[in-house]
Amino acid sequence: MTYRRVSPDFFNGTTEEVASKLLGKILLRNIENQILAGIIVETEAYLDSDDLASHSAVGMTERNRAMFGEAGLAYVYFTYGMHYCFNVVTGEVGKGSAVLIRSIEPKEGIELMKKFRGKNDINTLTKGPARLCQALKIDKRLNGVDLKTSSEIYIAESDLKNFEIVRSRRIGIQKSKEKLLRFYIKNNHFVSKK
DNA sequence: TTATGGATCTTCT
DNA sequence: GAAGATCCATAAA
Repeated sequence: MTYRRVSPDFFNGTTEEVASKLLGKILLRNIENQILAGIIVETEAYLDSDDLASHSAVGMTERNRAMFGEAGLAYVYFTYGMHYCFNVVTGEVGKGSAVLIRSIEPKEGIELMKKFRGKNDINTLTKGPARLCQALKIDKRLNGVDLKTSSEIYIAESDLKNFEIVRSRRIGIQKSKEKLLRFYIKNNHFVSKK
Protein backbone atom coordinates (compact mmCIF):
# COMPACT_ATOMS: atom_id res chain seq x y z
CA MET A 1 0.00 0.00 0.00
CA THR A 2 1.39 3.34 -1.00
CA TYR A 3 0.10 6.65 0.22
CA ARG A 4 0.07 10.02 -1.45
CA ARG A 5 0.49 12.96 0.90
CA VAL A 6 -1.98 15.81 0.41
CA SER A 7 -0.60 18.93 -1.29
CA PRO A 8 0.50 21.83 0.93
CA ASP A 9 -2.45 23.96 -0.14
CA PHE A 10 -4.81 21.38 1.34
CA PHE A 11 -4.44 23.20 4.65
CA ASN A 12 -5.40 26.58 3.22
CA GLY A 13 -8.94 27.81 3.62
CA THR A 14 -11.04 28.35 6.68
CA THR A 15 -10.87 26.08 9.70
CA GLU A 16 -14.36 24.79 8.99
CA GLU A 17 -13.44 24.01 5.40
CA VAL A 18 -10.35 22.08 6.44
CA ALA A 19 -12.31 20.25 9.14
CA SER A 20 -14.79 18.96 6.58
CA LYS A 21 -12.11 18.30 3.92
CA LEU A 22 -10.19 16.13 6.38
CA LEU A 23 -13.07 13.66 6.56
CA GLY A 24 -12.33 10.61 4.43
CA LYS A 25 -8.60 11.42 4.29
CA ILE A 26 -6.01 9.11 5.80
CA LEU A 27 -4.00 9.86 8.91
CA LEU A 28 -0.57 8.25 8.54
CA ARG A 29 1.87 7.44 11.32
CA ASN A 30 5.33 6.08 10.60
CA ILE A 31 6.81 4.45 13.67
CA GLU A 32 9.17 1.57 14.47
CA ASN A 33 9.50 0.99 10.71
CA GLN A 34 5.81 0.30 10.47
CA ILE A 35 2.88 2.22 9.04
CA LEU A 36 -0.18 2.96 11.10
CA ALA A 37 -3.08 4.32 9.08
CA GLY A 38 -6.72 5.14 9.49
CA ILE A 39 -9.46 7.07 7.76
CA ILE A 40 -10.47 10.29 9.48
CA VAL A 41 -14.17 10.02 10.28
CA GLU A 42 -14.75 12.75 12.86
CA THR A 43 -13.29 16.26 13.37
CA GLU A 44 -14.02 19.46 15.27
CA ALA A 45 -13.13 23.05 14.35
CA TYR A 46 -11.71 25.41 16.97
CA LEU A 47 -11.68 28.99 15.77
CA ASP A 48 -9.41 31.97 16.36
CA SER A 49 -12.19 34.34 17.35
CA ASP A 50 -15.68 34.23 18.82
CA ASP A 51 -15.01 30.72 20.11
CA LEU A 52 -14.59 30.49 23.88
CA ALA A 53 -14.08 26.72 23.78
CA SER A 54 -10.85 27.11 21.80
CA HIS A 55 -7.58 27.00 23.68
CA SER A 56 -6.59 30.08 21.72
CA ALA A 57 -9.41 32.13 23.28
CA VAL A 58 -7.08 33.16 26.13
CA GLY A 59 -4.35 34.30 23.74
CA MET A 60 -1.07 32.63 22.99
CA THR A 61 0.48 30.65 25.84
CA GLU A 62 3.32 28.18 26.05
CA ARG A 63 0.84 25.34 25.73
CA ASN A 64 -1.15 26.52 22.70
CA ARG A 65 1.74 28.16 20.84
CA ALA A 66 1.54 25.71 17.93
CA MET A 67 -2.05 26.74 17.20
CA PHE A 68 -0.76 30.17 16.24
CA GLY A 69 1.74 28.77 13.77
CA GLU A 70 1.28 28.15 10.07
CA ALA A 71 -1.44 25.95 8.65
CA GLY A 72 -0.47 22.30 8.42
CA LEU A 73 1.41 22.03 11.71
CA ALA A 74 0.42 19.52 14.38
CA TYR A 75 -0.90 20.81 17.71
CA VAL A 76 -0.73 18.13 20.39
CA TYR A 77 -1.80 18.93 23.93
CA PHE A 78 -2.08 17.04 27.17
CA THR A 79 -5.27 17.05 29.22
CA TYR A 80 -7.10 15.44 32.14
CA GLY A 81 -3.79 14.44 33.63
CA MET A 82 -3.43 11.47 31.31
CA HIS A 83 -4.52 12.09 27.74
CA TYR A 84 -3.18 13.63 24.55
CA CYS A 85 -5.26 15.11 21.73
CA PHE A 86 -4.13 15.70 18.15
CA ASN A 87 -5.03 18.77 16.08
CA VAL A 88 -4.23 20.09 12.61
CA VAL A 89 -3.37 23.80 12.69
CA THR A 90 -5.24 26.03 10.24
CA GLY A 91 -5.41 29.71 9.36
CA GLU A 92 -2.82 32.46 9.20
CA VAL A 93 0.29 32.68 11.33
CA GLY A 94 -0.60 34.61 14.47
CA LYS A 95 -4.20 33.39 14.51
CA GLY A 96 -4.97 30.48 16.81
CA SER A 97 -7.19 28.01 15.04
CA ALA A 98 -7.05 24.25 14.53
CA VAL A 99 -9.02 21.11 13.76
CA LEU A 100 -9.23 18.41 16.41
CA ILE A 101 -9.12 14.89 14.98
CA ARG A 102 -11.64 13.06 17.15
CA SER A 103 -11.78 9.64 15.57
CA ILE A 104 -10.35 7.48 12.80
CA GLU A 105 -11.29 4.13 11.30
CA PRO A 106 -8.24 1.85 11.66
CA LYS A 107 -6.92 0.51 8.33
CA GLU A 108 -3.31 -0.53 8.66
CA GLY A 109 -1.02 -1.52 11.52
CA ILE A 110 -3.90 -2.64 13.69
CA GLU A 111 -1.80 -5.10 15.66
CA LEU A 112 0.67 -2.39 16.66
CA MET A 113 -2.20 -0.07 17.57
CA LYS A 114 -3.56 -2.74 19.87
CA LYS A 115 -0.14 -3.05 21.46
CA PHE A 116 0.11 0.71 22.07
CA ARG A 117 -3.43 0.78 23.45
CA GLY A 118 -3.00 -2.31 25.58
CA LYS A 119 -6.44 -3.43 24.40
CA ASN A 120 -7.67 -5.84 21.75
CA ASP A 121 -11.11 -4.39 21.14
CA ILE A 122 -11.20 -3.11 17.56
CA ASN A 123 -14.35 -1.10 18.25
CA THR A 124 -12.68 1.28 20.66
CA LEU A 125 -9.17 1.15 19.19
CA THR A 126 -9.17 4.66 17.69
CA LYS A 127 -12.63 5.99 18.59
CA GLY A 128 -12.17 9.24 20.53
CA PRO A 129 -9.37 11.84 20.52
CA ALA A 130 -7.37 10.39 23.41
CA ARG A 131 -7.75 6.81 22.24
CA LEU A 132 -6.52 7.54 18.74
CA CYS A 133 -3.46 9.31 20.14
CA GLN A 134 -2.72 6.28 22.27
CA ALA A 135 -3.17 3.90 19.33
CA LEU A 136 -0.85 5.97 17.11
CA LYS A 137 1.56 6.79 19.93
CA ILE A 138 1.07 10.52 19.50
CA ASP A 139 2.45 12.60 22.34
CA LYS A 140 3.91 16.04 22.92
CA ARG A 141 7.04 15.19 20.96
CA LEU A 142 4.88 15.65 17.87
CA ASN A 143 3.63 19.07 18.96
CA GLY A 144 4.60 21.63 16.32
CA VAL A 145 5.66 19.04 13.73
CA ASP A 146 4.92 20.06 10.13
CA LEU A 147 2.42 17.64 8.58
CA LYS A 148 3.39 18.97 5.13
CA THR A 149 6.95 17.63 5.41
CA SER A 150 7.23 15.23 8.35
CA SER A 151 7.74 11.54 7.66
CA GLU A 152 6.60 10.61 11.16
CA ILE A 153 3.04 11.79 10.75
CA TYR A 154 1.04 13.22 7.87
CA ILE A 155 -2.24 13.31 5.98
CA ALA A 156 -2.75 11.34 2.76
CA GLU A 157 -5.35 11.20 0.01
CA SER A 158 -7.83 8.37 -0.12
CA ASP A 159 -10.26 7.14 -2.72
CA LEU A 160 -13.13 7.29 -0.27
CA LYS A 161 -15.86 9.40 -1.84
CA ASN A 162 -19.61 9.59 -1.85
CA PHE A 163 -20.14 9.84 1.86
CA GLU A 164 -22.48 12.18 3.64
CA ILE A 165 -21.15 14.72 6.14
CA VAL A 166 -23.12 15.50 9.28
CA ARG A 167 -22.56 18.73 11.18
CA SER A 168 -23.37 18.98 14.88
CA ARG A 169 -22.36 20.38 18.27
CA ARG A 170 -18.91 19.68 19.65
CA ILE A 171 -18.29 17.12 22.39
CA GLY A 172 -16.98 17.56 25.91
CA ILE A 173 -16.87 21.35 26.10
CA GLN A 174 -18.66 23.81 28.36
CA LYS A 175 -18.29 27.07 26.45
CA SER A 176 -19.58 27.93 22.98
CA LYS A 177 -21.25 24.53 22.95
CA GLU A 178 -24.11 25.72 20.74
CA LYS A 179 -21.85 26.13 17.71
CA LEU A 180 -22.11 23.51 14.98
CA LEU A 181 -18.39 22.92 14.51
CA ARG A 182 -18.20 19.16 14.63
CA PHE A 183 -18.13 17.17 11.40
CA TYR A 184 -18.45 13.45 10.91
CA ILE A 185 -19.14 10.83 8.26
CA LYS A 186 -22.74 9.70 8.39
CA ASN A 187 -23.37 6.09 9.43
CA ASN A 188 -19.71 5.38 10.13
CA HIS A 189 -19.27 2.93 12.96
CA PHE A 190 -16.13 4.63 14.26
CA VAL A 191 -17.68 8.03 14.96
CA SER A 192 -17.40 8.52 18.71
CA LYS A 193 -20.90 9.88 19.31
CA LYS A 194 -24.06 10.46 17.28
C1' DT B 1 -27.84 -0.16 29.84
C1' DT B 2 -26.79 4.06 32.12
C1' DA B 3 -24.44 6.43 36.01
C1' DT B 4 -20.55 7.61 38.78
C1' DG B 5 -16.05 8.51 40.38
C1' DG B 6 -11.06 7.94 39.87
C1' DA B 7 -6.93 8.59 37.45
C1' DT B 8 -3.39 12.25 37.49
C1' DC B 9 -0.90 16.57 35.69
C1' DT B 10 -0.39 20.82 33.01
C1' DT B 11 -1.93 25.35 32.66
C1' DC B 12 -3.76 29.35 34.11
C1' DT B 13 -5.89 32.37 37.90
C1' DG C 1 -6.28 25.94 43.85
C1' DA C 2 -9.40 24.60 40.18
C1' DA C 3 -10.63 22.98 35.78
C1' DG C 4 -9.98 20.47 31.70
C1' DA C 5 -11.55 19.53 23.55
C1' DT C 6 -11.21 12.09 28.21
C1' DC C 7 -11.38 7.26 29.21
C1' DC C 8 -12.18 3.27 32.04
C1' DA C 9 -13.68 0.27 35.69
C1' DT C 10 -17.20 -0.51 38.66
C1' DA C 11 -21.78 -0.20 40.46
C1' DA C 12 -26.57 0.11 40.05
C1' DA C 13 -30.87 -0.73 37.67
